[in-house]
Amino acid sequence: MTAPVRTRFAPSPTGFLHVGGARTALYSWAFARQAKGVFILRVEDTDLERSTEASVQAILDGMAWLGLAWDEGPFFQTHRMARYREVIDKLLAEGKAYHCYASKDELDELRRQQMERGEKPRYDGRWRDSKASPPAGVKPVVRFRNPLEGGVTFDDLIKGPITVSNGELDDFIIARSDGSPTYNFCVVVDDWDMGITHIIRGDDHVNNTPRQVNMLAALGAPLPAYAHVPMILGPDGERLSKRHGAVSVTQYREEGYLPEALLNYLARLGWSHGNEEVFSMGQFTEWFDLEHASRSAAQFDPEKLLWLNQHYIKLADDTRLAALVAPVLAGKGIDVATGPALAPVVALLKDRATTIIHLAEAAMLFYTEAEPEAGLLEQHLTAQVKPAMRMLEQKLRALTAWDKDALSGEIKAVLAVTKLKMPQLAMPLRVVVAGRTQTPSIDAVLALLGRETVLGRLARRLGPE
RNA sequence: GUCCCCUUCGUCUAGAGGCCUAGGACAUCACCCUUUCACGGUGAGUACGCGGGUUCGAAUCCCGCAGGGGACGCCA
Repeated sequence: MTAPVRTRFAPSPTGFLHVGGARTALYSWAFARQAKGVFILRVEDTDLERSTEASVQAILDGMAWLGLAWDEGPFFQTHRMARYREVIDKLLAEGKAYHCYASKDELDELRRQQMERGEKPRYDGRWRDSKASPPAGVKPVVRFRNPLEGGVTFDDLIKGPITVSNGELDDFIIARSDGSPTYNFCVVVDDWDMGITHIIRGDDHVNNTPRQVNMLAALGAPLPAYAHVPMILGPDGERLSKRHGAVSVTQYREEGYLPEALLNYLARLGWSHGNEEVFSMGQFTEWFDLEHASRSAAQFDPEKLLWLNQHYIKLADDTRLAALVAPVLAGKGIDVATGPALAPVVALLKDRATTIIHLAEAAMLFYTEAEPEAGLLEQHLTAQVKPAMRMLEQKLRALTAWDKDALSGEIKAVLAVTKLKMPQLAMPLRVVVAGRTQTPSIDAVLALLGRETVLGRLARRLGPE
């Protein structure tokens, strides 16, 4: 029996949960779920300058909205300082780490010179074995004594074997001059302490992995498996940024996306199961495998996300959609109580909505009388159809059973008498009653709007005889 | 600059030497359905970065090249 799978998602709270992070979390989560393992949430907040409480909350909110539940945590690195200190002291005592007194200016100058010479900038190890006495008044950093010879090879579960020569690695800082531990060190200790078996993370960490592998070895810790997920690019192929519109998960919620749509989209972006395009998270956790994760970066396609969102809206329960639409309408100052129940309204409209916002906008016609756009009335309510409209108005006034079939019957009766074609009557009807030309089947709209509203709007737009 | 990684339709991808005159999905266009708009249906166009090998046979294996990305911090 192999060790139980333990994965983690380890964001740093310096902003919102963006789609790239969400996808990494999703893959990590699915991997653990499938293996009946444990998914851990860890907040990497060692950068006190940039970490904020609001970001922590935003990340938690994003995870919750997506339904990515963690089994352990959230753990905070800032709560584990004593442990890091302990490990640093041990490394120091064993000679696996050492104090370095080089100043920032000194290091900047070193980097500059190396770049000039066309070399890869790296610490030159000037304090590694130095017998010189420490300069007075300088607080040293602690550096890890990286092996000089050989190299590191790890078998990335997505990218395959990756080899880096130790000559490319320098003695990286594990504790700042104020004593606080740095990222590359904390990650290693945490992953070790938390028993992480599979590290699934962003591809920008590939270069950190050899350092971490060396550190793990120095600590005598077991080596986890690594899987580096490629990054997500904007629709233009550039690195994803605010400029591309929505990048944060919560923003998608605000823009009227359903979590299952975003999840499905993100799952399929950079991973495949044959030709499957639409699937539930249940299916995803069943099918997910790292072998079919893409090795190259993927461009985010808002159009395809929209398509999936529309698909899931069509499938969604009417009551659920109504609950999502209601606050949007309320935000527009609309009191839903003044019109028909929201659920049947949403049921009628959901086939043609790509987002909850659009759905709400479409629903507005049932609760407020919109002024038709300039020219629309003139264009559709011509002298030729006006008598037909009046005839219909009379028939509707006399109508006793106000339902779709009865309304349809009256409309057809008018058509029979006036010899008009359906669109010739339906379009002006739409404009008069809904203020627009695009609505669902007009008889269904009239039925839902109700007698009072329809008759009222007809009377106002048609005017006196 | 140095190191690491990547490269199939516009986009996401299927593809593990013959099943590939390269499949699916989004987008685009056309047609059908139709009470407008959608939904739905049918169909079309569009891709293996380039050059060398290996092999009877290569999108698939190897080597170069080109292009793209990432990393190089007392950030994570």
